[in-house]
Amino acid sequence: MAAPPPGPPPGPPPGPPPSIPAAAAAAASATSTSSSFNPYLAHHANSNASSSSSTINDTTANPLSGFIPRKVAGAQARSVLEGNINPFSSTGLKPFSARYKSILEKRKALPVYSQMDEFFEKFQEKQIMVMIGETGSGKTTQIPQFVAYSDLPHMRKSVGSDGVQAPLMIACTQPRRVAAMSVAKRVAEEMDLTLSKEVGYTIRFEDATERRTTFLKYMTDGMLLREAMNDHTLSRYSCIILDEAHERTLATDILMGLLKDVAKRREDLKIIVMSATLDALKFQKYFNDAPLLRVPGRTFPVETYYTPEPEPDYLEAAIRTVLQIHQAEDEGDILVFLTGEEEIEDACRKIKAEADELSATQPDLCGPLKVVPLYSSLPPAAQQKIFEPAPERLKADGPPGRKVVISTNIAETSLTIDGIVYVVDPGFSKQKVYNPRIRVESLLVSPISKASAQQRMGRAGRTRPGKCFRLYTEKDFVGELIEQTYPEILRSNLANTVLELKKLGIDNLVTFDYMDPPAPETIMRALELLNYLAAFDDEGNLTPLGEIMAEFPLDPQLAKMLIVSPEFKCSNEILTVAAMLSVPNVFVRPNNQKAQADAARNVFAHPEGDHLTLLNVYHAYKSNCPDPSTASNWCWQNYLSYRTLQQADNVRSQLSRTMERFDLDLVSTPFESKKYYTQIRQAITCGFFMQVAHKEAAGSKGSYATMDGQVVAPHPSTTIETMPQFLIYHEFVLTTRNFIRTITETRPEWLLEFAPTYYSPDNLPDGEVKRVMQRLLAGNGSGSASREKDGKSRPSKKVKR
DNA sequence: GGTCCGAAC
Repeated sequence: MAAPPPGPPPGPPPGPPPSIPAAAAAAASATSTSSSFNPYLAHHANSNASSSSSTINDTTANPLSGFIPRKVAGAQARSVLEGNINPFSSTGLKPFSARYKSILEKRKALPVYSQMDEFFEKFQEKQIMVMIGETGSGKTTQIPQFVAYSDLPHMRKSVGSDGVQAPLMIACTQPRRVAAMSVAKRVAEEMDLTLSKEVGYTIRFEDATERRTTFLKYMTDGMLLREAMNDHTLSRYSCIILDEAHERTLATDILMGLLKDVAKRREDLKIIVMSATLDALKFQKYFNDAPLLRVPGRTFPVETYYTPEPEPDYLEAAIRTVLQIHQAEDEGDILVFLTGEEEIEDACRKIKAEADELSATQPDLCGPLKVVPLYSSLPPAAQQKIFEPAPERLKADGPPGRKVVISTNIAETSLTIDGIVYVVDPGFSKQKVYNPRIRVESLLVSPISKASAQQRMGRAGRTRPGKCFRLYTEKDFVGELIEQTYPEILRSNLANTVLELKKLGIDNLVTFDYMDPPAPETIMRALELLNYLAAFDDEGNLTPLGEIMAEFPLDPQLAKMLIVSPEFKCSNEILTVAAMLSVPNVFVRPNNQKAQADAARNVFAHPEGDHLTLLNVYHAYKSNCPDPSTASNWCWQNYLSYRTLQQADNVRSQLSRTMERFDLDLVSTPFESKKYYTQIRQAITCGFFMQVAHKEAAGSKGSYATMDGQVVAPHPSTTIETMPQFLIYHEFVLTTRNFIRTITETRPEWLLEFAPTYYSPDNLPDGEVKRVMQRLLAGNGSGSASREKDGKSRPSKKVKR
């Protein structure tokens, strides 16, 4: 998937471009201005061009003359690719540069290039095709270019609702932003075109495309899904290529179902599903027995070793294996897969200590060892360390130095480290699991799949032959590991997905053609939540509120909270809360400075809730960091992550643009007002009334129960001082105990007012909450239920439902 | 009194 490194620097600049014969230019423009391209006229364009003027020099005529869209043969395409004139430039025909030609030589060596003829046959034969291309096949960079030669997207125009004519595009989706960006850059170079002009990319926060000229667009799968919400037939595209489909991200799975459906309504739309695994049959079958093209990869062989007996402690075994490799194996770096940050830091310390000891006591046997941790929350500078070279040998004839990278499965797909020769695979990773019965998503250390084990193994053979040490028995590999990791759609809470599907125009969510249908209970839980939030009516149709909710890149609860916030005169503040809840934890807590870090956090602490603490943090950041040059220092001194706060800022401005798009006012209540924090808590309650925990009457201090009856404790990181009767929680975390994290005080009368159906005693099970609501309805509020700290009555306005 | 696998909008 990763693009090969760019070729040598460009040669001498090309001479001035040849003049483009008027007739050829006219022929090109004649086709490009017609609103629908007529393939049967394409050859006329050609004959006109060559017959109308005898002075035309054939080498400068449009090389695509005579091409009939989707009736292009490999030989035709090759003659242009390997010719002299670039037919894809938006500013007219141009000669190919010397650099183009030098890159072309490398492209011709890619396995996929030699299968061009076969590709064109299969692509043109049916509407949908499946492609299996293993690592190094060149599929991600080459296939979209091949499609361009068949589809001629730059000569076929689609007319937008605003009347603007634009190329009928080719899209290639990627699960990750960096991939979309870097591949687009590479392909622009390969095609001798300008990035963000003819070839571009679209990812969240960045659109490097130009409406009138971009004909090939790399994008994240999530972005294409967003586009589909407002253009159900994806009318701007002639061909959609889903890349890395084997990863089975939520977005890819939804897109596959959607495209299968759209294909029926748009016979002109071509679809290519590209995957790296051998599980082609499943994709072929799902897409109505689509034709298959299989392209070999280009990697080196990797020898695999299993342990003879199961290892009781995989962490200890991994450390032991690394030290053994270091002592016994030839030069070459090591990659170890572990499950999480803490485990990785622990392993790094232990390996470092042992390796230092070894190279000190046996300097003739063991060279220096550099141990590098790798996980996503590491700052970018620390992540860069994985690319540093192995340490030098201590003396000229001594044993070589070695680098060992201890990583989460970020190194399985997202990051490629060159020079890895040895892989240590204990066979575990943290995976998300969802329990719809109690509506809880949690992370669980679980055995990996065979596909994942193969992927890890492959990391050892990217630059030369390697070895893979599996810390489990061959019998377990064959008999115990599942073939493929369960797709995300089977492991997630689908509230957001169900809302998206409705917005995509899918009527029946249960009969939707999923490649792997989620548990009906998961869908029911999502429908139930969306109905309580008033995003769906009782018939399961999207309400006007739901339409708007779907437009926010947020979970439904957060979207609801944000949309109602103007009614509580606190939308500016709720925007901040939503943004802060959408990024990773901002509080930095180094292992050796926990007390200082906690003290720093307490400066921002708000006694009524962690959401309000997050708001304080953001406000402090904004008022103390007007100057970006000092911002990172201020953050560091306050034990806050500068990178995360920048992300929050970015998310916040995106959300505020969406607010403006729907005429939702951005308003605040004066900070001095007693209602300032109260209204914020009320708006939060409107979104999260189903995530409420109430103090157990007979329970010990700090014991709460959720509305589903789960016994939970406030997470120790909370800044809440007293233990109020009712709490909103943002997250349920299942670790050593059941914790609720990021909690804020709410009040029963708010719950009854803003969620009257959910909190109607008729709908509540017998228990403390029901009794509290009954007392409130009888106008006989007692105890803390009737306490009103600000002495004011409830807001006069009722939240729209 | 304890932590976020990874990715995305």
